[in-house]
Amino acid sequence: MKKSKAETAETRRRIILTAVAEFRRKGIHETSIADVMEAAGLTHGAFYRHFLSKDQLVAEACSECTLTSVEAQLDGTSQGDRDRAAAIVESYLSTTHRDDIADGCTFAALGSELARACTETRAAASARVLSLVDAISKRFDDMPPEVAKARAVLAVSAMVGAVTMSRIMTDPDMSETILDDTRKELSRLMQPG
Amino acid sequence: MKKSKAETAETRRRIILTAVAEFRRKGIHETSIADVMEAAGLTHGAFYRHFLSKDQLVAEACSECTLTSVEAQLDGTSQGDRDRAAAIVESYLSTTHRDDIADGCTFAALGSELARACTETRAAASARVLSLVDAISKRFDDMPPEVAKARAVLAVSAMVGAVTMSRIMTDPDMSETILDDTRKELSRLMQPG
DNA sequence: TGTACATCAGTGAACGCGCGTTCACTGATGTAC
DNA sequence: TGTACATCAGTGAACGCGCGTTCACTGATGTAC
Repeated sequence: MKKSKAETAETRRRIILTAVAEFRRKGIHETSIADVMEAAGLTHGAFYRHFLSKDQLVAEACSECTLTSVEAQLDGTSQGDRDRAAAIVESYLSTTHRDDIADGCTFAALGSELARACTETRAAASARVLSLVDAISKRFDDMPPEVAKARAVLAVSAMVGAVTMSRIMTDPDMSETILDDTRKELSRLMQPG
Repeated sequence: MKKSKAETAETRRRIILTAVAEFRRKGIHETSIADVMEAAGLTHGAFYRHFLSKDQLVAEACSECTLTSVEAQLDGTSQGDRDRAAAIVESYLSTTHRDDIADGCTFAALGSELARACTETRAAASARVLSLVDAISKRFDDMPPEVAKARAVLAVSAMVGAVTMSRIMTDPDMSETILDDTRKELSRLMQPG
């Protein structure tokens, strides 16, 4: 069953991508290696041909796997692209994003678990928080950079908190209200400049 | 070793209080029954004299145990007590709260795990999100109720998201910046009325 | 009030199960000649 | 180009460990007389 180098790398990549999705859906600790491997179309034994341990997979999954349906929007966001930044906020606070936890934002899906992760994982996550803040702060390019950044931090905090809480709510109306109210208020904040 | 009814109830209560703190510190899944019982000064065997299962403890712990260092501030908040609402925001976004995860806000400590919890647990958590929103909305008692509520939802979302992310950051400065920026922006929002 | 028995919170050993991890084996592909 | 061997991704059984849960037992307190 020897595979070419390309095939092996592809399989490794598939395991990582599958793992992030499974982690987001069920939580890091609640997802077993067998779960990940099965979802990737393999048996658990092959895992250790690609990784030294589950810890290594967790770190790599949370670090490397950057693009999600939401974060993909960051692609091509150019300096001063204000509408783009506003669009990120809109789509982040949608019911589509709320309901698509496997492909959504890692901070909303795993926030409280990431806070307890190893330094390596948290460092990678930190960098991505900043890149999200940077993307949003372009909405406020007519303000002093410090003000623009502070406002972007508020927006990102609110986005992550709102989606997390909207997923906790048992009442569908309440869940949607949290998204709607947060979106409405952030839009207002992003409107005048 | 027969205990009086009062003693038994007290022990049960102690187990619940200990459990929430341990859950917040280490995560629900990462905390074993033996961990909780040891922290409560008992051996694991006694657990089933008080609860039917770990699931029951989780549900009760996330439901019943309401007061924390932050949430205790909600006590005595009277209608229209605007300074009180502002004080909640201030103290929620402090480094003290960030660093005291065991006694802090359950949403910030367990947000993404609560999103995957059973309906019973999520329903209890939902109610408490609303009570926090209500408390904050009193800051905006000079506005139409709908506007006040929307603004409070933004504030609560931002608070929960900011503390969660500040705990992920590996760089102490970045961690504090997230709290500071969010606090600054929310204060500004709460200032003019 | 005093005595005998029942109760049941707490103990610690034991159980089955699932998990992370290891390993002997397979067999298709890469490599050396 | 063809042949023989080496490699190593993948398989599935097996391992030890920790966890949730059970249980026989203890002994201090509650209860009945």
